[in-house]
Amino acid sequence: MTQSRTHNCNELRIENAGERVTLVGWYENIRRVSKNLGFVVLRDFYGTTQIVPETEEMMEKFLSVNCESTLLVEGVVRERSSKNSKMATGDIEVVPDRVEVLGKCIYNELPFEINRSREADENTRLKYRYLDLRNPEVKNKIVLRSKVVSELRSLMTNEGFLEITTPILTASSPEGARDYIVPSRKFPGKFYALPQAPQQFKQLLMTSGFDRYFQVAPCFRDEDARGDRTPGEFYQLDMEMAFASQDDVLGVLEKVLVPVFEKYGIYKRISPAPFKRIPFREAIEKYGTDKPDLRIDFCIQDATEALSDIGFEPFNGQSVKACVVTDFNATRKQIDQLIADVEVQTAEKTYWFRMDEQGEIVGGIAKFVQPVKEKVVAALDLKPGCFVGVAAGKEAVALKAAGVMRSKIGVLCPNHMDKEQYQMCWIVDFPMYEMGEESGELEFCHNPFSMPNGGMDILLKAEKGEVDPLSITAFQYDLVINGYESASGAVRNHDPEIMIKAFNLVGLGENEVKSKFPAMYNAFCYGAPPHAGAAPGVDRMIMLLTGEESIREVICFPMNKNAADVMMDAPSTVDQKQLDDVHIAIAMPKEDK
RNA sequence: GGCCCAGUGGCUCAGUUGGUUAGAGCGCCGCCCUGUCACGGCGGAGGUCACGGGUUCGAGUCCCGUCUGGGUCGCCA
Repeated sequence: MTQSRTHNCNELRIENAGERVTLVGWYENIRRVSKNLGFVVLRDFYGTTQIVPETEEMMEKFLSVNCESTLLVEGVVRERSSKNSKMATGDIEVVPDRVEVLGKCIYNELPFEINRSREADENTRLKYRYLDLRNPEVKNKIVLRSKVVSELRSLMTNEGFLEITTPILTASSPEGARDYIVPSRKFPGKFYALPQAPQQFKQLLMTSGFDRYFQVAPCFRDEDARGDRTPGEFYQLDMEMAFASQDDVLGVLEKVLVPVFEKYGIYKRISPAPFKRIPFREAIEKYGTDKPDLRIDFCIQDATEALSDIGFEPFNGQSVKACVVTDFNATRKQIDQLIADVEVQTAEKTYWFRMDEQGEIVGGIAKFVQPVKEKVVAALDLKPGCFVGVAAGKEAVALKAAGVMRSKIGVLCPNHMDKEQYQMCWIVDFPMYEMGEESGELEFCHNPFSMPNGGMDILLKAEKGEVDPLSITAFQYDLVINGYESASGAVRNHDPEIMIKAFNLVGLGENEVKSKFPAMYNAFCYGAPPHAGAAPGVDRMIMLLTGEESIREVICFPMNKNAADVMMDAPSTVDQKQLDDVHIAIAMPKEDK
């Protein structure tokens, strides 16, 4: 490159007419009008500018280069005779007198057209992600991500938090997700693990006396992907506060997240802080899930008394849960689709009936409901035009199916779901223990290191049989935004004695605590502050802010669903020498590779 | 790992109960066009219908298997 640009491609305006300028960028396209007139679009990070070759020589120069090559164009700015109001630089054009090819695109056909890359096959996009990212629509999500992360850092810093990085190569943790492991060269047969979260390190920082910590932390979990969950790695805004209560943590996060959603969200309406707090059990009863979408304006109703004994076999003796939808106007086809979708997602059959405009019970299981119409109408407060979706089974099963149905009805009925807003809530009071489905014995429900509500007292009572351990709740909380789990946190159990007692209830003892989390247990024996924290997911936050439904759209270089990087070809085989260095022998037969 | 859906020129897709030479738009190549901006017009090239097997006089279409991708359940303290 013999000279630098004088302006970027989004900079020139009518005031610049007459100036001599140098632009650089990608040769997006040419519209040929004659042998000696054409319109070239030059694109850089900032925008596009029209270049107008007006001589046969200049036209040939452009036509001899493939589109998507990078060019340097030197010329004079001129007011356009026909302006384009849709373009920031639409009042002007540049008449070139010198063109230099900076980087040749040797192909005259690309794997996909840049400006339509979002329509292309996803694996092809990921393989050529560097081309996909040339598309402004794609690139802008990454730009927004950068701005949001920068804003989060600044807001957290303003709240007195220090950003501290913690190790990436660490020890495997015995519970939780599957670890990514890294073989050790110096310790044959031993492995590092990539952290699933900086959980233990941040708690150790609290024990060291750091008062407020945060980190935009990479987290690694070897679990299968979902639409809202990348395989392999993701980022959290990890934070922890010493001498803090649940209220302190929720307060800080509300203070940090609301301005970010206000500034960067595609929806302008945001539920104001403080966000609604819903106890876990109430969420399950009313929404059938611990991540309810509060944009949907109705809750699940219990219809067990009204419907369980009407002689419809699937309801007999079961819990029956209903979604009652007023002013329902979806078609029969859409209802069938709804029932089918719920079955795909829950493996449960669900049922339905309607009260038509004349007040008659019709459709679906109407003939079973008809005889007890008055009772049902009273129990569910039915009105003409109502749709009733029904799920039955054991309490938990019926609630889950009704919850899935509720969220699908939201998508189906715009009159019951105003999508263009952010509805935040905290789910609080998660149960400390649950009955293991396979073991039939008491197990930790989530994080064994959360502080039980009631502390040592309640654990002692549970031990004596005075309190049902299943009724003990933990100071544990999730932030849910529009039905997405967006953050998760807890007041930690910082007291070794309470920790051991909590383990005792599930038949474990001091040795298990010590062996599973040695550093943390030892540290807490030297005087730990009560502390609490949380970790909002950064990727999901960007998804919500941009309105994207695929998390891969907000990650610069995502892996595909199978945790493969098709661009870098990872995972890949390594040299025998590398394997020897780390004392690894591959047992896999060659034909299985 | 289970279940559901899909795979047809470079890209996006159509292709009827199995029946001529598998089509369209975009892109690409050539020619024409002095104000385009999703430029326009004319012409052209480009296909192992994912792969393997089967049924049939005949398969893009039906059946079985495999692979790849997407969704979902399991999983994600």
